[in-house]
Amino acid sequence: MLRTHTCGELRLDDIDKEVILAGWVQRVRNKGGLIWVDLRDRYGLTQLIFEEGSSDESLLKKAGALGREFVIQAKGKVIERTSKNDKIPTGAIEIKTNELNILNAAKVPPFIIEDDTDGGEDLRMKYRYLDLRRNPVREKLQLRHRMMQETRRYMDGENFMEVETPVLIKSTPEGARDFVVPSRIHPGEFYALPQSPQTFKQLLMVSGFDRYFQIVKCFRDEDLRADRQPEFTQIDCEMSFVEQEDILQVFGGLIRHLFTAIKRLDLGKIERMNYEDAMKLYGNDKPDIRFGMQFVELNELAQNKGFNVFDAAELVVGICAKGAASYTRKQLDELTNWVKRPQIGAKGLVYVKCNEDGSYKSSVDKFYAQEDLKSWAGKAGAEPGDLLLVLSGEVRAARKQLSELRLKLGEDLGLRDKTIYKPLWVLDFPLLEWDEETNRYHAMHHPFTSPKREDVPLLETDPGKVRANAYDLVINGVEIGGGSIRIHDKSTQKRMFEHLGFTEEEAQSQFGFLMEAFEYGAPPHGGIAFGFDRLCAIFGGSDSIRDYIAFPKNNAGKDVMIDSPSAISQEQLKELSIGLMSQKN
RNA sequence: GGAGUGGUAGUUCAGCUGGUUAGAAUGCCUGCCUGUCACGCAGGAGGUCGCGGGUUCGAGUCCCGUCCAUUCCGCCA
Repeated sequence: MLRTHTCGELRLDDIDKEVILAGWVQRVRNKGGLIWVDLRDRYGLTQLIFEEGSSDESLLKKAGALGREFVIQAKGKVIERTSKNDKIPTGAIEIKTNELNILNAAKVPPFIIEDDTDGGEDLRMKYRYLDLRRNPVREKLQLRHRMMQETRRYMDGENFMEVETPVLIKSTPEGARDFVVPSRIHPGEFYALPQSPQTFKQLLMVSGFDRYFQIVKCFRDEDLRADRQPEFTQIDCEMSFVEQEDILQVFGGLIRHLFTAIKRLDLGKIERMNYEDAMKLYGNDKPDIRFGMQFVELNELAQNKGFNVFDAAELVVGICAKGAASYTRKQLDELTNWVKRPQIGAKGLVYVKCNEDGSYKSSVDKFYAQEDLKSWAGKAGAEPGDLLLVLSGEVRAARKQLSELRLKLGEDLGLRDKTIYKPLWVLDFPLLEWDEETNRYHAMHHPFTSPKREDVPLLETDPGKVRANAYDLVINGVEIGGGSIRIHDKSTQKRMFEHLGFTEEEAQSQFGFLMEAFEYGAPPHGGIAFGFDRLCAIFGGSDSIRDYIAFPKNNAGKDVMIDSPSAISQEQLKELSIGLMSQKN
């Protein structure tokens, strides 16, 4: 037997037991006649002791020669410590070791395997298997494991069936870029990896499975971010005979269950907001509602007073930062420079300080009287001590810029508390979005989303105004999931493809199988998919999803540990009938 | 595709306006140490300053290019 106990379980109750432990050497503390070895495994840390006089000479020498991360086995007796360590659960005992076996020696690791490592991101990724030995990283993956189990528990309890769908499927031009896999048997033809199991789960509804879910890998060949990986995991769900309200209930329930089970937190009722309000009040379709700072539109109050910038603007919009009137000129200049950065793209920033004495100090006070500024403050609900920040421009741009500023101020003012969770359903998304580049509409969610019944006539007259039966779940400003009630009849689906600029042939060749399926008794259905990695990161209080993935890709989509992607041999290329346009130089 | 930031010891970083032999901490090695647990003390080894070019009497430092990492914009139905 290699071990009788783990390194995390022995306590005072186990005194005098003869035990065998195995694990990694965390650290050797050699005090001369007394040597301690911290032995670590996934479950914890247990101290081994070797003592001059009572331990065998050769054993003492062997213990002293141990290095970091050696894999060892130690046999001995559990004894009570003379001086206890109350920082660790096993701190009251130690193992008086009488036999020590080195199961595998180890090179000195390139960074320290401790909670606060000295290793940089790059190095940790290259030696990810060592990084995973560290508590904080392992705990994040344990959290992921528990989230996965709880998700399955809830879904199973709600009568959902987990069904696996294929990974080698077909490329379609809508949406993100596909990852593509060449077919050997069919030269010149390619599989695509799924961006989501969308059509398959709809077909499962046609098959009568009624309630389906799958925790599934999806793939998108787009540039990466801290919260975006080329392969990521979704909780993919679909239900039959449902309306939007049913979906919100069932999956609001899933989120509440996860918060209760994992964080012992009762979320209560999940708030709802329609897309239009989200854009108007927060400039964003995934508002962080942990703090207020809602937008106030100031066109009526601010225009036609002689300030050309505002007069020419489609929208003059501001926010009120509570207690920020004390910002110095320097801080305000910094904020101005911040919104003028190319990533934000604002032309400038107007501020109004609401002074404690009731007066107003503004960057534009040569255009506006105190009365004007007072009316702005009044509309924004600003009180003495508050700071008004105002942007202007085209509606979309100004809202987007102010949204970024709002989030930054929320951060700066400490309003984005990571221990508070404010989920929000965002409802009534537009069905279609005008795409300047291709000069046509494209589906905001995806082409299988159904329009709201009352808006259907608008499809012919003003397609951009049509609202969809689509919904997103947002937590603390992070989009966690989204879905829709689908189209389930062939004629509507066909018309949708027309509106999206598909020719009949394109629609038929890409999605003919789905439309045909709709002719054989497709039930009304709808669903949702959650970004599982993001959900884990939210629960763990991180902005980055990388540490919630065992072996993530770096910013350039590479796995630096296994060095992928990488070139393949001429033989492989030939077998796949692939010629490269240019060799790597 | 674009912008910002960074690249100096195994590792994390400092290195001013260009000027002597490039430093600190930690890790590593050696020795001492019987209650440590971030052990302590003494000593030691360890560097092509990412790479290429340029300016200069002289470049870690300035300039150009390039590579890598990272964050963001575009992109992500």
